[in-house]
Amino acid sequence: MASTNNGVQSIERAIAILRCFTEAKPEWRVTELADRLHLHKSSISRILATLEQEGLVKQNEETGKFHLGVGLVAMAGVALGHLDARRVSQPHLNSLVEICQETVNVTILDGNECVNIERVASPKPIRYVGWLGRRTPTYCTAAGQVLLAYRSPEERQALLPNPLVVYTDKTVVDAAALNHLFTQVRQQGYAIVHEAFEEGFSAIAAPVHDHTGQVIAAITISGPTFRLGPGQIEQFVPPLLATVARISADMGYREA
Amino acid sequence: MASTNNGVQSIERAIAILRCFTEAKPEWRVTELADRLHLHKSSISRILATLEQEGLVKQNEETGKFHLGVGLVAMAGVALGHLDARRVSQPHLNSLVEICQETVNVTILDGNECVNIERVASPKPIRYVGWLGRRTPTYCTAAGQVLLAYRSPEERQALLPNPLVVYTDKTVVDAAALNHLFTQVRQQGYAIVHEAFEEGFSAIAAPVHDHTGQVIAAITISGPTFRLGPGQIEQFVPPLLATVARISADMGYREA
DNA sequence: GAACATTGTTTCATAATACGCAACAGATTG
DNA sequence: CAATCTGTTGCGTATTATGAAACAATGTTC
Repeated sequence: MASTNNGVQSIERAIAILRCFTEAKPEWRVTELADRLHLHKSSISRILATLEQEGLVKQNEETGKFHLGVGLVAMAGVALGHLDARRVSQPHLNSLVEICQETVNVTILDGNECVNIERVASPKPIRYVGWLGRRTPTYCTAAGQVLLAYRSPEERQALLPNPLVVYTDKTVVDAAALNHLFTQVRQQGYAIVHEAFEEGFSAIAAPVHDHTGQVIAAITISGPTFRLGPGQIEQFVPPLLATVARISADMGYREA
Repeated sequence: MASTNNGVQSIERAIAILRCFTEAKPEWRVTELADRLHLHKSSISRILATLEQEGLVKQNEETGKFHLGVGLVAMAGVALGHLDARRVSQPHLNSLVEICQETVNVTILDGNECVNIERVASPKPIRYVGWLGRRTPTYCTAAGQVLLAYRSPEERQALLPNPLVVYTDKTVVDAAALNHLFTQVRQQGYAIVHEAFEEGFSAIAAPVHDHTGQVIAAITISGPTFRLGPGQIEQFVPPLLATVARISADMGYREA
C-alpha cells in the first residue's frame, strides 16, 4: 500500500478501509480487509477500533464482521446540504414523480463517476437501484451520458475509464458509437438508456445548467424496462425537459 | 486534544475535523479549525489535504474555505443500505405522505442523539428541517421521546444529556414532567411535540418494533405548527399508527 | 500605495506515534 | 480433540506525523 501522494498515511489507510464497504460487499472481517489492502491485521484491527469508537463503522458482535456506521450518515447530511444542485432541485421533484410515477434522481459527477445526491422514490413497488450515494459509471448510464455530453472532447476523454467495462450486451464501448450518442444527447436535450448498465432497467435523463451555462447535474427518471421500454419512456420527455428547464432557471441559467 | 482512548490519533484528528462541519457552520478555514481543535495549522492543512485528495472535503478555491465533499455521500449510501429499519420502512412511507401531505422521517438512536435515516418530503412548500443525516436531541423531539419512552429508566437516564438544554420556551427539562411525558407516550403509542425544539415546528412520532419487541426506530410526521398545531395534528394518529404497525409486522414484530 | 495582518502551504528536524511481530483467548472446522 | 481461524493486545522501534519556521499570496488598514 505505497502512497504516491504526500498525504497522512494512517488517514489514507482509514479511508481505504471505509472504501472497501460497498453495496456488493457491505460487511468485512479484519483478515479480509488485511488481505485486500495488504496491511497487517493488527493495523486493520486498530484502525477499525478507532473508526468504531467514532461511529463510522460498527462491528456485529455475533459474527465479528464490520459494516459502515450511522456516523457517516450524519456527516453526509451536511455534505448534501451544501450541494446547490440538490437544494434547488428538491422543490421540483415531487411533481415530476407525480407525473411519471417512477423514481427520480439528481446525479452529479464526482471524479469520473456519477453519484446520486437525491432520490424521490416511485410509489410503485420495484427493486430499488438508484439509491442515494450510489456511484455508477458515466458512459453507460443516462445521467452519465448527459453529464459527459456537454463537456469538451478532451474533458470527455479524460473522464472515460480505460478500458471501458462491458456490463450487459447493450453496453456501448465503441468510441465512434459513443460520440454519436453524445451528439444525439446534445441535439435532443436528453439521453435514453435501456439496459446498458443493468439488465431490466431503463432511464431517461436531462441536464441542469447553472448560471454560467455549465451542466452541473442530471435529472433522471428510471425504472424497470418492462414499464419504461422503447416506445414507453418517450412519454416522459416533455415533463422531464420542463422540470430541468425550471430547475436550471432557478439556478440562474439563461438560455442563449 | 488529548485522546483518552487508545485510538489512532491522526485518524481521530481527521474525524474531529470532519465533525466540525455542521449545518450551522458548513465551511471552515484552516486557521479556524486549528483554533477550534487546538492543533497547529500545519497539521490541519495536511490532514485536510489528505481528506481532499480522497474526496471527503473540498476547498473553495476562491475563498480558501473547506466544506465536506461528495465522497462522504457515497459511503453514507452504503451505510444507509445496511439499516434494516430504513429498508423495511421505505415501501410504506409514500402512502403515509399521500395521506398526510407532510414530510415523513425514519429516525433512529445513535449514541444519545437521534439521526434521520430516511425522509420523504412533503409536496407542500416549506422550509425543510428533517433532512437526511440530521442529528437532533432526544428529549425535546417527537421521535426522540418515542425512542426513549420504551427504554428502562436506567437506560433513559444514561441517554439524557446533563444538563438538558432549553431550546424554546416550550422545552420541557423537568425530570418529573419528562417522565410523565414518557409514560404518556407508552400509553398512547405516540408522541406529539409542538415547538419544544424549534419554534414554529410540530411533529408526531410512533415506534417501530423489531422481532424481539425492541423499539428500533420512530416514524415521524412533521411540519409547520400553523398546519400541524394542537387540534390538527391528531388527525394523523390513525394513519401513523397503522403505518408503524405494518412496518413493525414486516420487521417480524408480534404484538403480545 | 506601503505597511501590516492573515491565510494556507511547504520544508525540516525530531519526537511521538503507528507499525508489524508475537502472543493470546475464543470460536470454528474436520 | 487438534488444527485452524479470528480479532485483540502488548511491546520495542523504526517510521511517520508533528510543530515550528519560512514562504508566497491575498486581504486590510491608514
